[in-house]
This record gives sequence, structure tokens and C-alpha cells, in this order.
Amino acid sequence: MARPREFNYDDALRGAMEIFWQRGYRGTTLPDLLAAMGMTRGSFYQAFGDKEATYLAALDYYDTAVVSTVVDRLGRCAAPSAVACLLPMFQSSEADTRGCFICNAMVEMGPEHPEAAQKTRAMADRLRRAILSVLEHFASPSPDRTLPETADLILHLYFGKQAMGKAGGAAADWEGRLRSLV
Amino acid sequence: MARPREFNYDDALRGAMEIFWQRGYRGTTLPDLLAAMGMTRGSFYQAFGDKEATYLAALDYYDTAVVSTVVDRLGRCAAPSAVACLLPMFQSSEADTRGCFICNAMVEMGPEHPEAAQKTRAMADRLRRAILSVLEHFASPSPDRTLPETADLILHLYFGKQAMGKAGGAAADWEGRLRSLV
DNA sequence: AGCGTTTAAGACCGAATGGTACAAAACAAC
DNA sequence: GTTGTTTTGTACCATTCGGTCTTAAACGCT
Repeated sequence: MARPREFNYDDALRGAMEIFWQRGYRGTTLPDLLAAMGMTRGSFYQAFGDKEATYLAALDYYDTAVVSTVVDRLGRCAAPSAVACLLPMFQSSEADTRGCFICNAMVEMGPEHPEAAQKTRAMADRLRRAILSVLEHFASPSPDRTLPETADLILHLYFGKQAMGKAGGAAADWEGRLRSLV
Repeated sequence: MARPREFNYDDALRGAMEIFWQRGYRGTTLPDLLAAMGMTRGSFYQAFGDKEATYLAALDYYDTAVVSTVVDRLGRCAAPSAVACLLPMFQSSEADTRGCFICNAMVEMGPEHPEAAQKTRAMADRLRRAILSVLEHFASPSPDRTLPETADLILHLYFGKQAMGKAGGAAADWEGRLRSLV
């Protein structure tokens, strides 16, 4: 009945996620965003509202596409140890300067944008629970720490690594470090 | 011989640090910056160059004023245990939404500004060495980890906490967590 | 073919951006 | 008091920002 869309909604949203992930909210100009989404202003504002709404939608997309994948992988991990299951989280390539979108959003938007902060907290909680499920599956008890505490520790290490990784010069033996914790 | 300055260079730089710390580089507009520094455009550009140079100078100021204080305090800490010495680092008030300027700068500028990234790495190294010196002073050996590894772990936890703290809803028992590590 | 509806493209907008130019002002030296 | 030098305040600048508006195009339906 009407002119069909020339863009795919999900593809465009993924493009938005990619560019926001890489450059942050303020670092992404509207032309940047439009190029990444493969559309022009007219279509964009009609379909996505505005830049801010698109950023929040991109956070949701990250939750669905990236966090869910990690959580799933942790949930059905067939590796022989908790360390082996968790290690991939700590082995992002050195050349990847995007870091973790959750971490980026926390730092950039956290204090000034409650809605974005809420989304990042929700995603962090999902990660925390997934880490905990791995620990519980292998049930390695420790006299020093409860498993939820260890999971929270590992989550903090993860975000710390993501933050520091953005400044480069990281590369540590995470396998040894993780083994000393779980 | 000439008209005297009406502003104090160090006070102005401290003001710049405060506002960049709180709002980041891109989140700070020139009017914001000028207000925080207590000066007008003419004086600013003549004395500080431009926004970017001021940001880098603010990072140096943070190193001198904040990091040095923390490092000194760790170096001469009279507390009876490593945990007691390190705990203050993890007890920033909940209401403080600025987080850690190093962490903020790493995430915001890291990938796109090698000079800023280099400064953040240098400051992180200072913190790491200070943490290590505390651990070595109390010399609590562990079969699982070397002391430098533990120091690096604690540094990562610190940045992780700073990043997550910006999204709110933190507050954990860091004393227990630290005790389980050192 | 004509109509109704939605999309696409981009011209256009006011506001805000970081930065410059310039004139007035405040001192020391003489 | 005059001069030389630096600081100060502000008017001004081009550019870019996010966002709107208008027009043409592309369909399904009848």
C-alpha cells in the first residue's frame, strides 16, 4: 500500500550499535550515525526518533546480540573447568579498541543518563549471574570467598580489563590470574 | 612591566581538571571550561593554548595532585595490614559520580588519542607500583599468585569498580573481597 | 491509470561549537 | 605622563551540531 523500506531495521540498528560502541554517544555525529546505519536523515528520524533514542535502542541491541551470546556460551560451556569457560571473556583481541559497550556506556553516560545507566546495570547483572552459574557448575568452594563474591570479583576484573584495554598496552596472563581466583 | 594576571594558573588548571573529570572531554564545552577555570576566552587561549592542550595539562595536574597523594599515602601507610592500607582506594563515596579521571580518560580518549592514553597508562603504572609496594611491605606470600600479579589484579578491580560505579548501584564489601586476595 | 500512504533524499534551520581578532585596561619603567 | 608590554573582555567568525520540512519516488489497491 505504501512505498517499501529500502533499509533493514535490524541491520540499521546493528550499524548504530557498532558506531556507538566504537565512538561513544558524543563522539558519534549524526552523519557518522547515518553512514553506519546506511540511511539518510529523513528515514532515520522517521524510523528511529532521534539520536538519543537510537543510542538506547543500540544498548538493547547489544544486550540481545552480544550479551546474550556471551551468557549463552557461558551457560552451555563444555570446557573442563571454570577457568576455561571464563577465559574467552578475557581474551578480546588487542587490536580491538572498542572495548566493551557496557563499560563504555557506564563511563560516558552513567552519571547523566539514568535510563542508560539502568540498562548497563541490567546487562552487568546478566553477566554476573552467568559467571556465577559457571562457578556453581564446577562448584569449587573456597574458604575465603562465597561463589557470588567470586563472580562479582571476576565481573569487576572484566570491566577493569575493558577500561584499561582502551588505553592499550594490556596483555596479561589471564588464565593464571583466573586460576588463582576460582 | 605589563598588566598582571588576574587568575592563578594552578587554580585555573585545577578548575579545568575538575570539570574534565566530571564531564569528560567532549562533554565539556568551552563556556563550561572557562567558567570552571574562572577566566574568559582571551586569557584562556593566550595562557593555555586550546581545549585539547588544556585537557592534557589537566591529566598531568591529576597525576600531580591526586595520583601522587594516593601513591604517597600508600607508600607511608601506617595501617596494620595490606587490606587496611588499600581499602580507602575502594571506598569512594557513593554520591561521587565523577569516578576516576584516569579510568574516564582511558575509556573516552584511549583509542583516539595516543598522548592521553600514554598519560593514563603512566598513571595506572604508578598506582600499580604503589599497590605492589604495600603488598611487599606486608609480604604475605601466596601459593597461587606472585605479588606483582596480585597488585595487577587489585588495580584491575579498582578500575572495574570505578567504571561500574559511574552507573550507580554499587556498594560492595570490599574489605572482605580484598582480604580474600592479599 | 489514479489514489492514498509511506519512504527517501536532501535542502534548510537555528543554535552551539571551538577558535580568532581587536580594542580597552592595567601595570612597570623611565 | 608617556611608552611598551601583557592581560582582559567581547565581538566576531566559520563550521558543525542535531533536527525539521518539503518534494519526489515507490509501492498496493481499486
